[in-house]
Amino acid sequence: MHKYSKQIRLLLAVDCIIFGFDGETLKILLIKRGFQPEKGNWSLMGGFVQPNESIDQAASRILKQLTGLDGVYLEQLHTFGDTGRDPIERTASVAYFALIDIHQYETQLSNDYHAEWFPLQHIPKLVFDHQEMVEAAKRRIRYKAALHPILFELLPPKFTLPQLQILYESVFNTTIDKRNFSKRVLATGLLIKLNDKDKAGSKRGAYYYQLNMQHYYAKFQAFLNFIPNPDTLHL
Amino acid sequence: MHKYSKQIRLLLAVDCIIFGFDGETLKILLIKRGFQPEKGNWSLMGGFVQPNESIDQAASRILKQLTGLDGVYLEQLHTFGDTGRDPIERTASVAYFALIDIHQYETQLSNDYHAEWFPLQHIPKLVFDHQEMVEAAKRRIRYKAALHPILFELLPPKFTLPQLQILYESVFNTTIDKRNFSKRVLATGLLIKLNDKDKAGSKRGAYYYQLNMQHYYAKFQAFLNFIPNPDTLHL
DNA sequence: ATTATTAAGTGTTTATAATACAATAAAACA
DNA sequence: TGTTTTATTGTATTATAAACACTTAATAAT
Repeated sequence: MHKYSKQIRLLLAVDCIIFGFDGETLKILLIKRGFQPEKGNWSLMGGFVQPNESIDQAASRILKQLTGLDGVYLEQLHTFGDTGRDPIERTASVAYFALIDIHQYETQLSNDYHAEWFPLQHIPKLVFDHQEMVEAAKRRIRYKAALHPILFELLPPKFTLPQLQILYESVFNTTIDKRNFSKRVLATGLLIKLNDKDKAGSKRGAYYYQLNMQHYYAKFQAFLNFIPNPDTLHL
Repeated sequence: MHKYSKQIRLLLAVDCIIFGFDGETLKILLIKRGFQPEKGNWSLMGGFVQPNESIDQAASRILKQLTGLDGVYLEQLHTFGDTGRDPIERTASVAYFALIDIHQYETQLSNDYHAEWFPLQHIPKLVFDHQEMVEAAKRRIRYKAALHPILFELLPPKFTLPQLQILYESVFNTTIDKRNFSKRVLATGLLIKLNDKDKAGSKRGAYYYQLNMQHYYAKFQAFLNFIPNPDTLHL
């Protein structure tokens, strides 16, 4: 150990920006930090990378710790490593963003962490540079969602077109013509129409859809034809 | 110091994938690793993050060390942190990719590192997980170049349309109709036509262009209209 | 001087995709 | 039975992308 002499070692942390959608607005999950410094202040869920795990594994572990969820969409966002970002000791932090189905989120687990969902428009003051991480995550989810079908990760396995549209409108903070929306989304071939309806939102009821998972993986790079598959790209 | 007890500290490195364009093919700059382990094998240029610098600063420093260049395009790519990626001691590495004007590259500096340019199609076997880093960088430069005008960073301040087209064709490994290419590129308003010509490539000579830097920064997010500005995106 | 050679530069037509826009249908409830 | 509410569906127009070939400028050769 310590064969590269004269080099500093530092702490490596992981912080997760966890997105959820409650049917109306896009939210992120924050906790009250349980130890010093900044104990009791709002923070992203995080933790230190352990000796026996990769950074990706650390992120999965931390996400499961808070939400109880496995196998959710989790993507490395950016690594933050300014010298003074943690006042106690030099720590670099790899930020990940996660998209979860908010209905599968297990409240009882998070009681230990005093977790709360906050709408993107009303994020409280956060510890360290977590504000900056959240801003980067907001930019990334918009950017990525404009090109790839990631927003389905925020919905339950069965969802309706109106639900999907509200989600897109919420993420991009805009309104979309529903005729054009359904045309474009259905034209991707990613959705399978089911026979039952969701009667919660209206008297008539809206048909449920589910993802065609084969098409989903095949078309992940080319969703909405905003961009052809970068590996076969012709200008 | 060491106030977060019981946590491991580890080494944090930076590795740079440096792209250059010689007028014909896209290349990356590799060095012969100068110390153990894997001494003498081909490697990305890298180094450890120092106590007094941020990760971004470390990347700039390492890039300048090899190329002599300041203020070049440098973007954080991904952080690699599998437990066994460095056999000597646990090291996480933040990979950056850089785009430089190959003609400004100072050969004499790199003699110390035994650096060489390799075409993307003929990358030798690399140390550790550097192969994986290069693959990620290749995907990223294509993805980003399809949406944003980053490829200009690879050209000298004055360049011709044929040069630019060859660059795009090289990056995307395709051929482009020159009438459509010039129409699209000029329609962005990013280029200023100059009065002098480059006579090197043909008898007639091709007009030089340079970037309109104001438009460049303003339109960076919306180049080619592949994607509207994500911050004002309407679907 | 004329001709040949080479790469640069330029327009139009067609096809495809995006946008704007409103009436009808289904179910529940009064 | 009518009223209310939300889901569902189509067309006309506009904008963008793609396909396609000839002319021009400069040099080199005869």
